[in-house]
Amino acid sequence: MNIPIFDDIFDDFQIRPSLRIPPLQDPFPQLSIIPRRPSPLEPNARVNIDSEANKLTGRQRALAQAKPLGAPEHNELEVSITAKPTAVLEARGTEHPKEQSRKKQKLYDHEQIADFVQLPRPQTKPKADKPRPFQPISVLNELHEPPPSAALFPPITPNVSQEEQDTDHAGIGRPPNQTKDPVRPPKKKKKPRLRPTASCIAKRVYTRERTAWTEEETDQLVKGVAIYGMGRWKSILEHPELRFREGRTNMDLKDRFRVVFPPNARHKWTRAMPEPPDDDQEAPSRYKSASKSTTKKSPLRAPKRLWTQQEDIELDRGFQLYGFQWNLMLKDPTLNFDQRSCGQIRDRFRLRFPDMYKQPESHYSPKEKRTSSNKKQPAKSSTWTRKTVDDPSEPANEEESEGPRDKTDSQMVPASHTEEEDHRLSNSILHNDWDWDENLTLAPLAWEDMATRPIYSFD
DNA sequence: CTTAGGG
DNA sequence: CCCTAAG
Repeated sequence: MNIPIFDDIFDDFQIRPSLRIPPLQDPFPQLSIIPRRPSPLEPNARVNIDSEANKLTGRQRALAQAKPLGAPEHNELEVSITAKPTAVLEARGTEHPKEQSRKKQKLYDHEQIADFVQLPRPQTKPKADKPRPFQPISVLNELHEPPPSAALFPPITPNVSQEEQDTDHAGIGRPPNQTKDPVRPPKKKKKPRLRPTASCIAKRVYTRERTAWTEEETDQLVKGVAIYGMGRWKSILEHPELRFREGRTNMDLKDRFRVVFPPNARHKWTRAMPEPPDDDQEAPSRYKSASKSTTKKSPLRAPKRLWTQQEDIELDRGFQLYGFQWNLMLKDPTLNFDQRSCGQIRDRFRLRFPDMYKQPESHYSPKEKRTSSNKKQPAKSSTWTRKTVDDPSEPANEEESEGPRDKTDSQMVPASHTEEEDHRLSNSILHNDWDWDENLTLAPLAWEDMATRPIYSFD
């Protein structure tokens, strides 16, 4: 540690020659310490430097001496800017309080007296990495003045053509069987629009125009949920036979579904019998209307996904593999139960085979082949023979395992899951033509019931 | 790019 | 309807 180093440093910092006193200690460990100096506004700003001197390092002492107290006219440290510089401002001519901080900074930058140590200014963060699309202009409108950025906005007229409102009111203008709609706008923010009312008292400025969900469009959404299940909003939106309003996004579907079926009230989605149609009565809206304030509590329809025939086949296969351990079926990726829950699987099974729950001691030995009465025969009909009940020890999961695990007939062949089958099923949902096997698929939950009358409602 | 969740 | 973290 040789002295010339400090000389160089002082040269770099343009220290006055009189201050070129090599400190007794390495100053750099103290660089982060801001020398404590009394505020210039304090009544007795003068401090006894000598008494303080002992505690100061060389550099700190230099700072204290070089800068007369109460005269913060140097561009010294960033902290001096944040501190209230009233005294200084008054000395220079009063500025408007709002301008203080900015003005002051400017003054110091301009003066650049800088016969003193200039510490590097702390880097200011970029702060806002992405500017918001619009500034909060609402508060500026009280005086009926256009916002500063008014020219950036489109005119304040309603920009929805009447034709657009009438003909395609539910967005059903797209011809069916159109593969992968090419008409969907590529970007949602290509043309920002304002609501007509947004000009005066805008609580919030939307970049898109709000379009109310009609019941018809909501119908499409519910159908989509019946096909894909909740959460696959993009798939629902792009389904070739489900039509939504122009500009509708998958997030809109998600939001709409959340409105119609509040997730925190799932337990209220109770089964309800269809109401007798009132004559001359306009059909009461089944969904919560976003546009009308006439929010009569309207019955909800089941958003639950129907059990498809294919799912029942998988359930059969899952039972062969895991018995009553529904959670294991759920985890088995080959069974494609990822959209289901343990309880749903169990309920479905119990619903299809109530006998197994009636005589738990005898378990089951359904020798009888379940035959389809009218429609299609399932790919695999189940014939079970109870082999052993040996291991009652591991009920793999709480209440889910309601019975002992059973081994199954080894000759049963798992059904394969094909896209064809899926397509056929979704088609039947769309066309209210549920080709259900009454032995395999729960009849009361056929799509026709779901589509035409409410079966779930709030109490 | 898509979804879930909060606002 | 908007925004964003999360994957």
